[in-house]
Amino acid sequence: MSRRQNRAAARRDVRMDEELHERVRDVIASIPPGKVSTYGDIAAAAGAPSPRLVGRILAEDGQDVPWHRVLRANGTPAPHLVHRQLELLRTEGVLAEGQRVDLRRYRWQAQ
DNA sequence: TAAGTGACCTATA
DNA sequence: CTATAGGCCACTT
Repeated sequence: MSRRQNRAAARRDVRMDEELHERVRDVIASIPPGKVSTYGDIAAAAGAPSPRLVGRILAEDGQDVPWHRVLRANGTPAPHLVHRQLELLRTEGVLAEGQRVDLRRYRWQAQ
């Protein structure tokens, strides 16, 4: 077993999996309508080890949370969701220029 | 053990 | 704007 896999296994064994999963969904659920956040911000706020985990969690269990309010760091949605996501955001008053949302204006942060 | 694959990020050219 | 490059973590082959 590699060093990396060792660290990962150790972290998982500390019941991190479910708690993290839950924290990530809580953070996403706390994003108010009309605002958006990024995978990186969510990861930081929820204490996730990396933004990839956030995307992974949403992929497997994103139906109960406002997943459409989560964008990539450059303000664009994940490629396979673009149209659906931007349309949902539009109904909340979040407008996009092309495929990009202006994060300076719509980004939400805990502060 | 190694390599591939994501709802990712930052830096650089 | 696009394209690489390197880093990241969990999971699958």
